[in-house]
Amino acid sequence: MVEPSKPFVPSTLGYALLGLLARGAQSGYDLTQGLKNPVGYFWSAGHSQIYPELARLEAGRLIHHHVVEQTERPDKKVYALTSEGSAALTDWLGAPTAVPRKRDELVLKAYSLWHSNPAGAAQMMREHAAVHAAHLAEFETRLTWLTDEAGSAIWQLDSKWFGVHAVLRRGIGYEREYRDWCEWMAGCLEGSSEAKTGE
Amino acid sequence: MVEPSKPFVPSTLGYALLGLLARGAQSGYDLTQGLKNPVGYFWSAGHSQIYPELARLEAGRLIHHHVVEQTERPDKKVYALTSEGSAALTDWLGAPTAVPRKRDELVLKAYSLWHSNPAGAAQMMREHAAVHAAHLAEFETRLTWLTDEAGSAIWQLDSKWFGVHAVLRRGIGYEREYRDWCEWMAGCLEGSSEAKTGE
DNA sequence: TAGTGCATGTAACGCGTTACATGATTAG
DNA sequence: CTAATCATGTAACGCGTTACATGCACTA
Repeated sequence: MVEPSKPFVPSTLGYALLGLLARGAQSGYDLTQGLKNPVGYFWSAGHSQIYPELARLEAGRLIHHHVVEQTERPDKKVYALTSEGSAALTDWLGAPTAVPRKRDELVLKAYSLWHSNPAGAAQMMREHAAVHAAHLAEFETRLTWLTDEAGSAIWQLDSKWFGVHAVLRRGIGYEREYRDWCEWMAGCLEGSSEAKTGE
Repeated sequence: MVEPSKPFVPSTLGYALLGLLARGAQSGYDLTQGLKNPVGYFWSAGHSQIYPELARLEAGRLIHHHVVEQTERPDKKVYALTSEGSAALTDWLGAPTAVPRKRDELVLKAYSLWHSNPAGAAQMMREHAAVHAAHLAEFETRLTWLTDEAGSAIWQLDSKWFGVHAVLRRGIGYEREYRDWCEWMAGCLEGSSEAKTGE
């Protein structure tokens, strides 16, 4: 038997790209855009990370590309999954998933807010509440669009729209909770700045 | 040669350490433990990252240390904030905070789940739901402890307990939402009819 | 005698961000 | 005339994780 010469395990970004390519052949530029909305909200990357990763995936034979020549646009490389790539994606989906470590500077600041003045902190919390409220509104709008476009397909597990649906749901829940926490914090902080008149 | 002395801006981890030291002088080992519960749930680091960062903070004169000799334990360096360190912490608290980018492999997998078999995925979602339910229970227990110990101080903004309270609240909301999403996903994947009633 | 806790460091490696680089076309 | 969009790359740098390294005291 042949020794397992090179296992080549893609990075998580690699699997993200495979997941996007499973929905249709795309160029590196398309993938860069795709990793913004809405999946990219839970796994993003810049083009400088994507192009080298595509090269590695191709070297590992999980994807392949062909050049599409364009006249009024630069030529582009359109990538597609190979059968190995499709299998690798399925394997990854079935493998155990690590619980992500969170890194949130705002919560870190909240831990030390007693060391600062409440008035400015309250304003910061209001601002962040607004940001998350905006994200929430965007996701809800997208979910409405999705429902209009895909209809009952968003509930069909073998439809690619189900994935979008799942991500949007997660985004909506996440943003709603974050917004509520920010507003709760702001309320706490403003309650005290009323008491303290001279700041 | 005499450039107007580099300002030395600490990393976010540096500020996390300053925030911990603002609550009392501690050794690097203590800080390593402190960055686990409960603040560390939103900003963690290993000791291999902490010791060099402490050295940098000290070089920047934001902290200083003195050696405490111990007989039945190894000697230790106990670090404390300087006045510059305290000021740097306050400045950081008042400065704008970036909205964190999320990286969540489970949500990424959800996006591609249509490419896999639902049965295994449902089990994975149940497992993650259990993990987040356990985190939730732990945070709720800690909040109960905190209420018993600190009493009304958890509501006083100038008390360091308020920071713990704030972080625990965020943790509770986050874990509850994540658990609910996992269970909703599992319900969808298992094909139960009650899953479709949500929203 | 093996493992855990205390206590402090260094080194290697990979991932992610920012910046550097180029260059055509189209819209305001 | 300026900016944005399309399109693809490389390079530098910092942060975070894992592993390497040491050593004593107490417990199972």
